[in-house]
Amino acid sequence: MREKLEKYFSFVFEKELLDEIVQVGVYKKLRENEVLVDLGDKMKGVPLLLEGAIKIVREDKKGEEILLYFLERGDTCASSFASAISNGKCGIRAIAEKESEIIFLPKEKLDEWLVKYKSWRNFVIESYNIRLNEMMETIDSLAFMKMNERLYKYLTDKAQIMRETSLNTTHQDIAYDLHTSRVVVSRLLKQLENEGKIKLHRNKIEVLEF
Amino acid sequence: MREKLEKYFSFVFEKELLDEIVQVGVYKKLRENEVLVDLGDKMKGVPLLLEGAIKIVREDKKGEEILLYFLERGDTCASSFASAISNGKCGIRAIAEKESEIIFLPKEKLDEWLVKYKSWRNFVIESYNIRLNEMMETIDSLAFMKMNERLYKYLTDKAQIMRETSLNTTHQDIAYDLHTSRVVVSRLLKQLENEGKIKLHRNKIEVLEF
DNA sequence: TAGCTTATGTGATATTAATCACAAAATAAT
DNA sequence: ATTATTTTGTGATTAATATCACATAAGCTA
Repeated sequence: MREKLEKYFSFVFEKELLDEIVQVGVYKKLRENEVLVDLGDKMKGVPLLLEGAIKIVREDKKGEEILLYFLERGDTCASSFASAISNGKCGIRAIAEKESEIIFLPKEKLDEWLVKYKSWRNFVIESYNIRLNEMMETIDSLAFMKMNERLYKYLTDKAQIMRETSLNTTHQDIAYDLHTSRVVVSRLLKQLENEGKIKLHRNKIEVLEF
Repeated sequence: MREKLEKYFSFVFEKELLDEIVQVGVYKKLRENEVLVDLGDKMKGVPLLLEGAIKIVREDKKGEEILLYFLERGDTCASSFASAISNGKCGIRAIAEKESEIIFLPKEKLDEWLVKYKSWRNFVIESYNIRLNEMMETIDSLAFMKMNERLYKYLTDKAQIMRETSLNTTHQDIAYDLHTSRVVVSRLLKQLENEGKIKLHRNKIEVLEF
């Protein structure tokens, strides 16, 4: 744990803070598709992502979904931070897109560290900032882009996050993430294939251009 | 200034912090439609909103706009907080929807206060939290609602924020905020009027139901 | 009051996306 | 190998929204 923690966080956190994290943090391995946070959960801490990729999804009353953004190593979940500190509920769902490793930080420490460590304050503010910007990007996509553009952005973003140009996914899964229908996704994917940007297989999509 | 500050913030901030704010904060009055923050600005501090209403808008490269959310008294702009602390650029535009009063807090103090005052830490985290939730609401609207619902939500939200059931606005202005066309807004407004939810006048819309 | 400017109303048409209905192919299960 | 299940492909239809092209109305200005 210490090893991986240092790999991604030694330039972010002070040595004393790293020590504390090793002491109180709880290491956890997530298997693919494991739900880390669910709608309405009250968080008892925040996760630091050491390895892997986590998908953050919003769901409305009718059970309709939309992807908000992905987390990758070095990230944390700003939404659960707020939920943990204020004892409020979390408005999102977090699902491991692939096998991932996290360190769970107990909420008792979160405020204490804000006082003690400048690096922690920076990290928290920076995390919120990144998340706000991701949300804005999502809003940009929804407001300004058409479905074919959103789809292509989704595929390239996901390839980046997964560090893999070959994505194992179905058209239906994509439709859930983009909140549209499978038929629409299939047709637009075929279009992208004709434009030479991707290559389609069953349960698999290769992203050719970036 | 002290008076208004105490009115909305005495239950939020510790007395010592209120004292400091009075000392270093810069009071400013904004006239209607004044631009407080513009795209790409580097913030030298953060505004506390004492009175009025401020519209936060996102703009893409092509100059197309969409409303993100409104700020009301007691709020602060989380986006400029991050920008101020990290010396980064602000991705939004903030415009006074009506005459407003703010206190501008210099960025030098922001981090210092995180260490000194628990109430400040709470306020900052809480502000980020509120803003993340507003962004999620915006995403919900864009992803899950049709234009007529978005329009009605816009009108009722705005009436709330402005503390006024009678809104002085044109169809074109609304179209900009919702990122659609004036024609569409006019037609849907007429529909809402027929449903008895609003009453239309030139340059004015009365919201009848909430 | 006549002319100008801004705001609103409305038909016609085009585009995008949603929905239905079913066929065909690939894979998994028995 | 046969059957069942999952995934993908595709035509037809409908609904929502965007766009164009004017008409009308309301308020301002000279």
